[in-house]
Amino acid sequence: MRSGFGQFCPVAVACEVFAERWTPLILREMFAGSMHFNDIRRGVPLISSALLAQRLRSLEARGVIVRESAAQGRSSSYRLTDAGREFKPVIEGLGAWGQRWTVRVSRDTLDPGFLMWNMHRRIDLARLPNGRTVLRFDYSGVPARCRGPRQFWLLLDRHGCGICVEDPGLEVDLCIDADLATMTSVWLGDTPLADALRSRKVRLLGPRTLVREFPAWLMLSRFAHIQRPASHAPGP
Amino acid sequence: MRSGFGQFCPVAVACEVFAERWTPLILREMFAGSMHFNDIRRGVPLISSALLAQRLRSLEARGVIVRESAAQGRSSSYRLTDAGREFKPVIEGLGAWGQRWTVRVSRDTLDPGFLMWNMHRRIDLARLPNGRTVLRFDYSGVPARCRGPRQFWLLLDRHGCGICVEDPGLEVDLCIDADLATMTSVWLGDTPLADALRSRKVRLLGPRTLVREFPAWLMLSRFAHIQRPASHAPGP
DNA sequence: CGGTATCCCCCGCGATACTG
DNA sequence: CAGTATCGCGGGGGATACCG
Repeated sequence: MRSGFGQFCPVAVACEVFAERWTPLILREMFAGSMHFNDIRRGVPLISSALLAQRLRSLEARGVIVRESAAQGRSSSYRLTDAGREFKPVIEGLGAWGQRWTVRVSRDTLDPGFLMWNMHRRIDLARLPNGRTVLRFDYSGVPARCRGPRQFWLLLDRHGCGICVEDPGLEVDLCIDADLATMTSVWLGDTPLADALRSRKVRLLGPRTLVREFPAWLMLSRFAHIQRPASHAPGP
Repeated sequence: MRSGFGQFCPVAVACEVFAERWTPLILREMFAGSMHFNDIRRGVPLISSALLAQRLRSLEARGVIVRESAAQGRSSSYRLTDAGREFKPVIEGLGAWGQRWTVRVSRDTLDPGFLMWNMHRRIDLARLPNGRTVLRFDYSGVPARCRGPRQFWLLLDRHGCGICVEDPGLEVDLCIDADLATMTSVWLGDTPLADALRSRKVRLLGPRTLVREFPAWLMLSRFAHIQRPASHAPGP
């Protein structure tokens, strides 16, 4: 199969750059802030290493990203160019469509590691208490398919949010005990967190102050606020 | 390769529907007004019949289009659903990106039939003279690869525009003699029609009135008016 | 960490022919 | 016109191992 479409139409040419398998997800990940190879992989865990490298090379060749080798290390980083940044409306349009017209939570898409990787970038740091706050998430209802851990620590302070997959040995301030499907649904905006707490599918264990404040820290998915069409609303 | 991406992210789920090979072009064609199988094929000439049928079935199954079988004929038609129509901003975003950041006219993308198929939908019918106007386009500089004809008739009146590939036997009111690459560049907004006329790479043969009015009838590509970034402007 | 190198399978897709 | 049926291939990409 010839790779291109053989058309001068701007949509066709853009598709040759943008619409290859995995590429929109790689760009989504870079818009979310990832700049390093393995950070991108955490956001697109099912892509193989070889293929990610190939896609990044292709995007670089087409002027969508630039690769910058760190001065004296093996660490290199990738940034969107001006051209790459202009794919943002396309990614946002796709996300809005997916939010409005699809069911996303299913056995095949649940993944606690992926959920946490997304969540850790959507903590409203400005609302945190002073000093460090340590959260632990314990997930139940994780599909057997999922390889990784089902327990995660978030280390929060005003300057950032670190994610740990092994016990960092710090005192945990607040523990979130959650059914994975429910928490994913909350993240996507399909279930209000208050409902999930009321039904006890998500439980917050810790000091009252933190329990009360937690919902305000946790910003949801960038698309969570987009409303479904009335004709397609989820049942109660 | 598993077809999906295994992610609950709305972007990923939307990509499973939208970002398959050929699918964005099929939708572009439907947004441009095509509703029948072979009309869509004229806008996506390199897709095979079998694959187009498969893609249409897939889009129908995902609720993006509906297929309506005509009451008593073999003719069926396809329409975008509400969900399908909401891909419009995505297509437009891709087209805008392609317009701003790519070179589209090359030996591999030139195609007089495809150009005419697009052009015939972008004639400003309201500006036409009364009655019927017959145009004939004669293309030179057509790559050997192109199979079809290099001469086309447009039959214009206030109610529509018909495209013919064989001599309809009507008197031609205006003949457009054009280098294909130049006309394509004009269509895409990269070359002003006035420049192409001045350099005589496009020539209009007919009564003065029609010659003067023609540029006003010919609307260009929907993306032609989108400006390139200053850093990426085409040379003079 | 940040990738390459290889192998090899499988299926997406193009080509062609055919049908109501 | 509007597709279906069938076949065969090419290369995309998954798996695995390896390297600086």
